[in-house]
Amino acid sequence: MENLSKYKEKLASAGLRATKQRLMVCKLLFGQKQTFHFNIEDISRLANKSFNKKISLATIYNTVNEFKKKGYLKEISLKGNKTFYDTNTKHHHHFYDEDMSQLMDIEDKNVSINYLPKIPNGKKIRSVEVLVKIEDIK
Amino acid sequence: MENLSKYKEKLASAGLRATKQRLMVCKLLFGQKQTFHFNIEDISRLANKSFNKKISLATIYNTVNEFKKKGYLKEISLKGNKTFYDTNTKHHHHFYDEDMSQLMDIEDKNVSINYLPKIPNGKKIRSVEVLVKIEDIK
DNA sequence: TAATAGATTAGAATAGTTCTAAAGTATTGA
DNA sequence: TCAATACTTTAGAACTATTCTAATCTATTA
Ligand SMILES: [Mn+2]
Ligand SMILES: [Mn+2]
Ligand SMILES: [Zn+2]
Ligand SMILES: [Zn+2]
Repeated sequence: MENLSKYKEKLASAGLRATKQRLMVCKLLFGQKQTFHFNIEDISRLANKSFNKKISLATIYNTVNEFKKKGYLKEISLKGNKTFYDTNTKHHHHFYDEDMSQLMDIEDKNVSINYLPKIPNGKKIRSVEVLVKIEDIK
Repeated sequence: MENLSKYKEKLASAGLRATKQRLMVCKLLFGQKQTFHFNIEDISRLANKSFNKKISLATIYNTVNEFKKKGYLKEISLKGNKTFYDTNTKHHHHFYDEDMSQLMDIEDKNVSINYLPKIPNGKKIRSVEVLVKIEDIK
């Protein structure tokens, strides 16, 4: 696993020691070819499946939260009571198929907004997120 | 309270009997001059404050969920673990001040989207929601 | 190796939501 | 009218997601 040093760097920069469990979490989060959307339970299940190893939920929550603070992960604005995360940290948008509970990325460059209302006084825009809800045709 | 019959109709159309508690919830939700954003706890607190009456959380959850199904309320796609609702059921968008945890409506007509990517096969758009995150200047 | 610092983890605590069964209300039919 | 019965509502219990805590485990240092 030649990405190990990458992960160690990432952990160090988030102020976290590179422990076995955290390196596993890193591999699951950042070792995939594609970015993806997940919740905490997904990572727990993936750890069991991929490494035959149970990582305590506390460790997953802690690690994910620290990575979120650092900007290595983003939380997704979504309905429902479970928190969803995104390993795609580039600014982008989403298709959301509510029936399938399925999220798909839309690249920022594939959306263009003509105009927005004036921003409240003393405030400026941090980001503009578009959520396109889709459903089966008829 | 001359809106009582309005509320009774609303409840009936959602398949709910008009009980004291539900009429209170209706008054809190639909008896305001302006639409607003809320969570379940807000309604519970408002009931205490406005009517000096405790309404069981179950009743509030049930009523709100039925109204949501009926389209009399909308759930808001937002980060965080509390569910937020909107009494504004017209299609619209939001400013969100993350620091203040403050939502503000943007009328649909004040947003214009130039283009979107092609929709996945067999799907069509149900809605397009824009969330503009704002922050203090500087 | 012993002392210390730091990390992990299980389980407790908390918070949000859903479920359930006792209590309440409506309907039926004598 | 008024039991008997069926259906509905509600309070609180149960459950689930998340965070907190403190005991245990591991790594580092000297
Ligand atoms: Mn949410
Ligand atoms: Mn629009
Ligand atoms: Zn995404
Ligand atoms: Zn709104």
